[in-house]
Amino acid sequence: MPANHFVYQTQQAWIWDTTMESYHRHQNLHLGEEIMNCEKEPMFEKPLTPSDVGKLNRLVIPKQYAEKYFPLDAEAGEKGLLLSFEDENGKLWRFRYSYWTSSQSYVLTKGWSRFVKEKQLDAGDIVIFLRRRGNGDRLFVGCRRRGSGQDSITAASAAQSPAMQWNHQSPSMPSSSYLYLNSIPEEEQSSEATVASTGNSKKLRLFGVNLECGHLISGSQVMNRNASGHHL
Amino acid sequence: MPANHFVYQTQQAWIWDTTMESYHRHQNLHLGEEIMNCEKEPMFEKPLTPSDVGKLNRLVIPKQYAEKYFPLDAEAGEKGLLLSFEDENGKLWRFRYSYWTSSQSYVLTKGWSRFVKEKQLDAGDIVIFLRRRGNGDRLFVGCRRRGSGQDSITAASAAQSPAMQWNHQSPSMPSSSYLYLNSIPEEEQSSEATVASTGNSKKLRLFGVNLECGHLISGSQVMNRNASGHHL
DNA sequence: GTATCGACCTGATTA
DNA sequence: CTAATCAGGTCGATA
Repeated sequence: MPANHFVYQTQQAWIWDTTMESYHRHQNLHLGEEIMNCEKEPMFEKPLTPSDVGKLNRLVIPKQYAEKYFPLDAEAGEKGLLLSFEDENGKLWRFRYSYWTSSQSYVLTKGWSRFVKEKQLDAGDIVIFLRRRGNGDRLFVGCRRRGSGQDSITAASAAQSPAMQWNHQSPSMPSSSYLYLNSIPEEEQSSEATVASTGNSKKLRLFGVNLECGHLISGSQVMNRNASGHHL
Repeated sequence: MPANHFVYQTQQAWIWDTTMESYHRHQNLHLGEEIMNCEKEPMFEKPLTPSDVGKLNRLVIPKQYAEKYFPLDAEAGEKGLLLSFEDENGKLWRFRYSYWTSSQSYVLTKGWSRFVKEKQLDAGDIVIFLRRRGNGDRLFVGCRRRGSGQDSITAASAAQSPAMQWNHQSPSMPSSSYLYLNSIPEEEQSSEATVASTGNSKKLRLFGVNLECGHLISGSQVMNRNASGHHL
């Protein structure tokens, strides 16, 4: 898998970078922005179904992505994992991730409904999962509104090869949430998933999403979902 | 409850018998008819409600019958039981049986919807539960269409004391399905519920049900069902 | 009492 | 056709 990364640049916009060098080029950014300047490899995205944002309090993760990005070993298969993600504000979101044998599906359960509520997600909105490879991946989660840039019209195809779409991203990245990954064998360990909290507080509403992570962006063009033909 | 049994007699019709002797009187029947020649004690029957045949995928078993015929001990109350029933074709039907505390009701859940579909049961049709006492009861399940024999007119009262209706049953028993009971602590054990598979292949349509288990019956009065009936 | 969570289940759809 | 997937449900336990 090629490592195309996108980087969030202070005072500018989201840009794409295909090398790890960009990470180091931006080390001069101040601490509060550190988290936003890591290369984030898009993993996948999913247009949310009514059930994903409804009373079921769970997000079904398409099996192909689940097994690719969140593999569960035998032990973890028992009780699932606790995955920690960071959003665009540096806020940590911890979701229980597990496999339901009865439905043969992978799900985020505990914590997911709070995310839906706080982000005010509706059916058709798109949740995006990214990671930053490293000494223990960091996981990020973002979302954007349906109709933002690529809209619900392209949502279906987006689900087919969402990860690659990021590689065709314009500098103005409409995605808004990112997260820190932490695989924890299970149960409470609240401070385990330490993640650099962004210290900035500028707020901006972009593509229907409230951003609070710094000096942003002149959003000009957005992800063109269907343009991507290849996949990870 | 007195042990009135009804016995299916070769070349004849359903008859009633109140003693176990009838069972031995019929031991000379050949193997293929064995399953059909056991005394089957009617336990109860229930006219199906719209919910019983709808998308709730469950059959509510009236508490009085549930507690009488399918008692749940403390352990079984946890996960319920897996009950195996045989129908008129010798086909095995496995239903999960459990108690729902929320509704204070006993239900058949898993497996029930498949039965409804295959038998094409509709609201008002009547499901009948029988058993053959022995070394571990055998359970049987049957059904008949509303309007067959005692019809929907008596359905309501039937729900009150359906078991008793069997005692007033005419010799021509319109019931068509029987089953083998097997109480299993739960989970898969496919060969556990071994039931005598009828080795015969004579086919006959009786009471709207295709029978394949032996040399049967001169069905004089049959269920007046839609001629198409169900298939197997 | 209400909301959430975990486990289980099923039918429609599709590969 | 079968098999796999998953959207949309259930109940019961927990907080």
